[in-house]
Amino acid sequence: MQDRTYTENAEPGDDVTVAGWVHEIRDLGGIAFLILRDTTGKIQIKFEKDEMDEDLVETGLGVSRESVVSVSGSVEEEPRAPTGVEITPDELEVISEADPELPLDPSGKVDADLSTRLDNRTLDLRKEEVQAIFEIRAEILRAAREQFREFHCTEINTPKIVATGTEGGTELFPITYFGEEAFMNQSPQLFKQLIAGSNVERVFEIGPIFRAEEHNTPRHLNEATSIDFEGAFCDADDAMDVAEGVVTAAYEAVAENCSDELEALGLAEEFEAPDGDFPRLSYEEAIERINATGELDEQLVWGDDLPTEAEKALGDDVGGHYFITDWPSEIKPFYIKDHDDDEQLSTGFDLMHPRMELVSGGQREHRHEALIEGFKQQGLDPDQFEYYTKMFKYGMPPHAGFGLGGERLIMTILGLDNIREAVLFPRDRQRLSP
RNA sequence: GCCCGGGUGGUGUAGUGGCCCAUCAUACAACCCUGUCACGGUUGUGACGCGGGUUCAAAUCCCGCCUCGGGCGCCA
Repeated sequence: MQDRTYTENAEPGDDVTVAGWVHEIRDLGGIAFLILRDTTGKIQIKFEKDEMDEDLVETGLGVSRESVVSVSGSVEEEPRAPTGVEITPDELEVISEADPELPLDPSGKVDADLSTRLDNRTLDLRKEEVQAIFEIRAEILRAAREQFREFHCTEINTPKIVATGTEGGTELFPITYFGEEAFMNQSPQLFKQLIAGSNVERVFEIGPIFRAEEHNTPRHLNEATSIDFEGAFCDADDAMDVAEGVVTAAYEAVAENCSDELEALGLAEEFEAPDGDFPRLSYEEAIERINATGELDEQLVWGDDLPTEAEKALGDDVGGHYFITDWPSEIKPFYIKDHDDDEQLSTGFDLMHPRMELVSGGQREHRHEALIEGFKQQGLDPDQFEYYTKMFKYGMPPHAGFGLGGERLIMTILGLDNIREAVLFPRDRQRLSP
């Protein structure tokens, strides 16, 4: 195995050993072909029945699809072969035989339901287009990290087991922590603020968040990847600049570095990175614009949250990414700061993709007294959050940040219909394994 | 959490009371075929989510459960 050659590197004239999965066997009678697949692609193995060792032919053509085999032989140029080269085998070893009855078809001739695919993710990932999603996911996360570094951010990791939630206890997964009640964290919100208030100033985190909401939609997960930013001495506009930069960088990285994967997904032709200058509509402008579309039965009034229908109408109208800024304070969390000259108006913003919300952010309340007041107004006991609030007594700069839904970013970049496509092993209301 | 629509061989489907001992594709088995590239051909194997009910007769209608998908709410 140490001398194994990847199929894409098998050059005519070489004697090689390739190893991988049996993608398909085509038996034409006197001649037969075994298509061997590895992580780099496929290569054809030729069997001429009358001219080759009988045992070799029997083993090679008797093996079931998706079995793991290793083949040694000479690579020859062959225009009639799918990749232009084929291997004439001297030796073939069946390393791991596959059950002939597969739970789904990795060659993709017959579709499988998402549920069947997720139950058999290993087989599902043998499909080129599924593998492409996760190669692109890796590239998106790499590009996001790089972009944050360019914005002088430090990557942090905050605890996922916590004593209290961000906004109360209702939508948290409770766990037992050495006999004490604890929760899976729904957001790194409070922790990232605590670090932004130190000399570190600018931080980002890419990590899991857990939400116990019993929704069942194509765009929600109970365990998701949150891409978070928090920066000291930043205001909402600064945070929006960062969000815009990260989202745009992700698109650009995919466009530049993932052409094979886009090809596999059938997106190579139409794929386009946005120009990175997303319109910033105030909440007030947004509801006016939604009302003007005439898509809604009832006109929105100031103070309403935007129903899904309204988001869709506005998304169609704008036709690309856009921000909604200056939301009514009442419908934004308490830790979002109000405008100094209008306490009805928050500095909260959302970044919207025409299909759904991607980002939620804002400038944070950094004044200790106002923060304590915010907890009380939200019906939360400030004492429970003392680990957090007390740091606001020792020099907390103004700061702003956001949370970006990692899977939603991947989903919208690739036009996936279901967010579960963007996660290897998604956790939803019904799915706890694999 | 509320509302809607589904669950048929390994996989994906057709089939709204008897005309269907369940259709088609693919997979699987056997045979034929010396250049396939979704190879082709012949034959064969294999299924009505679970439990109860209605009916002379149920995949099909009703009830409960499990499960999948979608919409809304909420969100990232």
